[in-house]
Amino acid sequence: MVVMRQARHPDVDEISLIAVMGALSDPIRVGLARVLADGRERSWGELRAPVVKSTLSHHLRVLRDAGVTRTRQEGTRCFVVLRRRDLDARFPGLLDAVLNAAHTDDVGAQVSLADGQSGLLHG
Amino acid sequence: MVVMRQARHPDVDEISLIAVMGALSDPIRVGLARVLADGRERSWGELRAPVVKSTLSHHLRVLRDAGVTRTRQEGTRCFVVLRRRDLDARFPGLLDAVLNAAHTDDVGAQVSLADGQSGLLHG
DNA sequence: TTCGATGTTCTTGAAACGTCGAACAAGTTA
DNA sequence: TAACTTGTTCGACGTTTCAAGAACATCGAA
Repeated sequence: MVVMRQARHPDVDEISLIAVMGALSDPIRVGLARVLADGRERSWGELRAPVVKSTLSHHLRVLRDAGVTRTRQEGTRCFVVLRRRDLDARFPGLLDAVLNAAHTDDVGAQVSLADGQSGLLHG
Repeated sequence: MVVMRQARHPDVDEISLIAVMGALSDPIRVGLARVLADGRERSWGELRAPVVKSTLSHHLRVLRDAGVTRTRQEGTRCFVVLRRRDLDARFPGLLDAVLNAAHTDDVGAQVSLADGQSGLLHG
């Protein structure tokens, strides 16, 4: 039985500008992108956002469907990573411009990483 | 009597990233931005989009409210211009990245200028 | 003043969006 | 097997958005 309906990620050349812009027009999703901006893969659990899990799941799905992130499943948990290379290849400069702008205004600051999980952690 | 409720344009530092991203996540509005990309001021009437005038008015309002364009009134007609300098100052690289991406995919091609009005014209 | 041209606003309806809570599915652990 | 964990899906709700048509406001011309 196929697992939790393995999400379909758009192919690089299927990534749509409108979809990406739409995905990055919500503060929480911009916050998620910022948290993932260092290129590190993060687990669901590390992500702290002021919404319940189903809503977070929704936002992560929008990002995934738009081609902004990639989700990987390992056992019972998921890992997300920014598709920086793909986005840069498709729309040069766009992601950086958005991330810089978000940093400038501190957009999406409500999203963060779980305490102490800024990279290393809890064995 | 104040005219057609002169639209309020956000101040440069009031321009919100989320609003700009939202404004540019619609094909018609991206098309409008592309048409205005050369920096020339255009009159309402020059803009050709596959929607009725009230809808076009709506889209231009969204762009204006977000700070993407500036509207000027002259007599009975309006002129729009891209706020390129302001946007570049506030979010460096963002507008260019979006316009380039839009060009690559030909997003917003449904929007154009009225015949023969590609720059010079009618007396 | 009456018309016509140009845009805005209002109203209405359909679709999309963000949010939550509850139910579900799959893997892990006891 | 029975919990528990993790994440998805679904239904519901209210808000926002897009679209069109009709009414209105302003200006210029007759």
